[in-house]
Parts: sequence; C-alpha cells; structure tokens
Amino acid sequence: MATIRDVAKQARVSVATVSRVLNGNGYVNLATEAKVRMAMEELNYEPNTVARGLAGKRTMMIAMILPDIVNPFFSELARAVEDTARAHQFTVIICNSDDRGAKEKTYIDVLRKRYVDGIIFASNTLGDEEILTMEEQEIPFVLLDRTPGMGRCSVVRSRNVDGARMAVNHLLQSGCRRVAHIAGSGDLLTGRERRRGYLDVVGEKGWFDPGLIVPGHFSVEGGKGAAMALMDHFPDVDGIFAGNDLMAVGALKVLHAMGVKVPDEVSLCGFDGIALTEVTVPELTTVAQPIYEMGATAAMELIRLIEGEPGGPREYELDVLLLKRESTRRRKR
Amino acid sequence: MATIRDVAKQARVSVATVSRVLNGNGYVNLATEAKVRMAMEELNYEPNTVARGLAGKRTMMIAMILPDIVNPFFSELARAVEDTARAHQFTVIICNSDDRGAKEKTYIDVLRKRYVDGIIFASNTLGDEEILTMEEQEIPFVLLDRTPGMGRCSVVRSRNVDGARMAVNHLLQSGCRRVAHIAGSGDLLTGRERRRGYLDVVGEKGWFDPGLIVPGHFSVEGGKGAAMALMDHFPDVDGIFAGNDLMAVGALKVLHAMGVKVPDEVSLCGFDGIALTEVTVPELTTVAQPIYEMGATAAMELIRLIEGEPGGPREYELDVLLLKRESTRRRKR
DNA sequence: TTGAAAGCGCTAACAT
DNA sequence: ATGTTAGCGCTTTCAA
Repeated sequence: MATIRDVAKQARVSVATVSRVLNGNGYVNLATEAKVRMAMEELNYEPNTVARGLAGKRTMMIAMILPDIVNPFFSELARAVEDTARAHQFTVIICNSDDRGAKEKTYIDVLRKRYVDGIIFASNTLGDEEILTMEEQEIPFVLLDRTPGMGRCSVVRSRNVDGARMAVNHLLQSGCRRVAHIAGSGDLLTGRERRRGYLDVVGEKGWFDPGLIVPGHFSVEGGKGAAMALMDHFPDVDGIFAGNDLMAVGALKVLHAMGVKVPDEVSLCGFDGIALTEVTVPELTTVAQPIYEMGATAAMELIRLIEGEPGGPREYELDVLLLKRESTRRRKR
Repeated sequence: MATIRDVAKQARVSVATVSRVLNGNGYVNLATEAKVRMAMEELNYEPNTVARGLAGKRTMMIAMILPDIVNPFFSELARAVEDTARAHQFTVIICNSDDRGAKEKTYIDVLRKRYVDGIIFASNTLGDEEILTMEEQEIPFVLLDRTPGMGRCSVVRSRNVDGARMAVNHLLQSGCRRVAHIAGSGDLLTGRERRRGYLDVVGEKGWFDPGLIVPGHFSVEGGKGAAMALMDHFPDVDGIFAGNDLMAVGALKVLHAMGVKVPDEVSLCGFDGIALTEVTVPELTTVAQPIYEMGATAAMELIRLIEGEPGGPREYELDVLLLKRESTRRRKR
C-alpha cells in the first residue's frame, strides 16, 4: 500500500501538494498536478480512509438507525439510503434499534466514537434528550417520520393525514357503511396522524364509535388480533382501514380464516405500499408512500447538512398515492 | 471529549499505561490500574475508534456484501449478522451489490481502504479473482452459499440437495403425479444444488422431461413467467417445486390468476422459509433454512478469523426443515 | 511494572 | 504555487 508520502517522493513534491490535488483545494500548478496524478497512477495509490478520518474529522460514513431491517418498509428505506450515500462516496452503517431507547442510545454513542459524519433516524424512540445530545455534539442528523419536540432539525415525512383521509373516503365510496380502524402505536407520529385522518372523515358520522379504533401495533400479529376483536365486537363492520400494510396483511389472514370475504363482506385498505401488498389474495388496496424517495431524500438532506451547505435544516413532506386494488373492489350491487 | 492523554495526566501515569489497561495487555500494577480506571471514570473517557483503527489496524468494523437488502432472505441474514457483530462490539457496513461483479469489486476496494476487519459475502458474483485479492490483502472473509473454486476458506451453507429431495418427495407423497421445477439461476450454487436434488428424485421417472425444469431467476417475476410457461407446455403438471420462496409466490399468483387451484390441482413447494410464505393464501409449504442461524454463524466465524483463533477456515453445513403447509395439503381423494 | 517516543497516513495552518 | 510541520488519538516497541 503506497502512502501519500510515497507519492510525494515519486512526484518530487511535498505531501501537502499531494493532499491538495487529492482534495481539490488550494492552488496547484497544472503541470504539478499532472506529475502528482502520474505518480499516484504508477504507485497505484489509494488514500487511506481511516487516516483521513482521524486527521480531517470526516469519515465519509453515515449511519441509519431503524427499528428492524427485516421490516420491508425499513429495508426499502435503507436501500434508498445506501444507494444515495454510495453515489456520494459515503458508506452506510445499519443499526437495528428494535425501537428500544436504550439500544438507540448505545448506538449513538458508538457512532460518535466512530466519527460518523451524520445519522438518519428512522427509528421511533428518539427522545428530545437524544436530539439535544446530537445537537451538542454537532453531529448532523435527519429525522424520518418524526417531529422534533423542540428546536429545528431536518425532517422527511409523507402526508399521513391526507393519505388516511383518502383511504377512508375510498372505503366509503366503494360502498362501506361502517369503517373501522386498526391503529398503529399512539407513540408514533405516523400512528397518530393516520388515526387523525380516519377520525377527520368518520368522527362525526352517526355510526361512529370509539371502539371502532383498535390498536394493532404496526405488526402482522397486531393486525390479526385487532381484526379478530373487531369482528367480534362489531359484526356489522364492512370496511377496515389499517394503519400500515403489515397490519392489513394480518387482518386479511384472520378474515380469511373466519370465512369473511374480502372485499365483498369487508373491504380492506392498508398504508405504506410495500411489495407485500401485491402478493396477497386479494391484492391489497393501500396508500403508497414514496418509500424509496423518502430514503433518498433523507440521505441527500443529510449529505447537504454534512457538507455544510447554506439554508439550515429543512423539512420535506412527500405526497402519497392511493393504489386501488382488489381488496376494496366490490361487485356492483 | 477527553483523550488518552488527559486520562494519563489525571492518573499521573503515561499514555502507554492507560493504553495497557484499556486493552488489557501487558503488565499493570493493580493499584495503578485502579487509578487509571478512576481517571477514566471522572473524565468520562471514551476511546476514539478511528484513532485506534489507524494505530492498531483494527477498526472493529465488518462489512456484508449482499445482492439486495430488500430481499427478505438477505435482510434476515443481515439482521443476524448485525446482532451477532454488535454483541462483539463490531459495527456492520451493508453493501448492496445487485449481483453485479463490478459493484462488488468497487465495494471490496472501498472496504479495504477503510481497513474493515473482515467481510461476509452473501452476494453471488464473487469470482475466484476477488477471492484471491482478499487472500492477498489478508482480509478475513466468510462465504455464504458459495464454494470457493480454489483454496480453502470459511463457508456457511445449508443442505440444499437434501432439502430439495425432501421437497420433491413430499410433493410425490402428497399425491402428485408429475412434478416440475422452477429453477434458480444456474450460476449460483444454491440454484444448481436444488436442481440436483430435484433431479435425484425424479430424473429417472418415466414421466420426466427436461422441459419440466424452467428458469425463474430466484425472483417473484421470474416465478410468474416460469409458472405460466409450465402450465402452457405441460398442462398435466400437478406439482411444482420452486427453487426459492419468491419464485413460489410468483407461481402461486399466476396459478391463482389462471384459475388453477392450489393445492388441489397443483401443489406447490418453495425453499428458504421466509416470513412471506405465511401470509399467502394458501400458506406455502417450504423447505426452511435456518436463515438467522446462518447469518449468526457467518458472523461468528468471521470474528473467529479476525481474532486469529487457531483452526483455520471452517465450513458449516446447516440442516433444513420441511414445513408442510396448505399449498401441498390435498384433500383425500 | 512503567515511561518515552516513534509511528499509523493524512489534513491544514503557516511560512515561503 | 509549494513546502514544512504540527497535530488527529491511539498502539507498540524499546528502555529503564
């Protein structure tokens, strides 16, 4: 492994000059630059990233903290982040928090010691305390689907309330008389916003009952339990808006097992637009978020922050799209 | 941020001594050690990982190169790797290769410059050339589902041939008269082995025809195309063994669309055991690999290699398990 | 058992 | 426009 010193010697210049052409800053004579590049070529020189990290405080590494990479929503997000980061020479560290604050804190610590250049939080437990830590440490970061309790920081999210309204309206328009909601965790912004959208549309209906909102914890299992409870207590429910696709899939399974026909007896709509919704029978209607775009946007924004570009923290709110599929397609009556 | 020097000063010893207690090597007086630990505590000292990497050639980072983190098989593998690595203080870098040799090569390069301590290859394009590079550079690595063309290196895989045989036998026992195979890529060891298992069981049957083996490229789309072609050319096929679950899911979709009843008209069996197989209707019978265990094993083995423990490279071959589910459960006739 | 000092490979003042 | 040099924070001989 040739070092910068070897190159300098070979090109008969100082290491500083080599460093300059390497980083494209400072003035360098064109002829000199040529010599240096030549030498680099000959020696097959490759700058050592670790040394650069130590000296320059820039490691070209970013981290992404998410609940669980196995969850398809997050793996797609991660994929987008990695693609984008890579295109800008950044390497990505993945951290699974399982939504546990303690794990998340540990990660932040480890990452700080590693001088990562920035962090994307797709995890949901991040408290104001951690945010404060980040700001003190001056580590750039971007939040996904989360409003900071305080201060301004960069955020990327999608129009959850709008999406939920679209979903519920669509359910109603396709003929449902009584629509229930399987809700995600109330601790999460997305959970609350989608619930809000649902309420906006049906809260004042004569048939509405708070019991129509059942928690499903954003998981397949949760969706199953919720659907079961729902059909038990409200046999006349003929439409369900699930706060995410995983829960919708769970609900679908349970309905099928109970012999309830989807969409004819109960129509079902999810949220997120993960690929999973295309393999079920019937295919699931869902409010698709631009998942890949969200990840890419978050990564771009983080890099912008890292490069110290002007403008300060920014907020991005992305549009969602209702994908009407079989699970809400009723036969004409 | 306190540095090792601060600690040394505070404890009135040299940095060398602090380094010693930090790494637990060399002789250190018990009393001295206590002083040092005290100082660390007081100053809230945390060693800088980057500096350690530069000085000690040990970055406590490993990388995992895989085709695509969005593929549930690989995301579960990745999860296992991260959990295991983290338990041993290693951080994980994820690299999506899209099975493109060029990307993979670039990654290896980047990772080398980063001094990563080791690499897990779950990607499939790795050629002997790259393996040689790795060996020259003396970077420890572990292969998943791939036999090296040459030299000995650590490998983790599962009993693909056995599994395929189990699958096909099960299909036969459950009443199928003519079983086809949707095959994964012939470039991949797993693809070839599963195909071999299939052939082992049916190759000599009177009804066998090479045309019963159709390529499905290990993807949902590929599975769709294959199933379509299959039913077209061999309408009497009543059993399909798909080389992985993704293709099985694709096949299931197509069969459903064609009005072919699964399992009664055509029984279907996949391979891998990803969670997806539990949400389809009918649920998919599949040969489950111990995915998490494979990832964990690979990570453990890599760490073993990194720590330079004796024994040299090792090979692990893990057992698979046939999960009999609805897609092969025929009504008695 | 402990300390001094020479790196690890690079960046960034500062000087020329 | 280019060179000198002092770090970045830690590990590891080599001495003592």
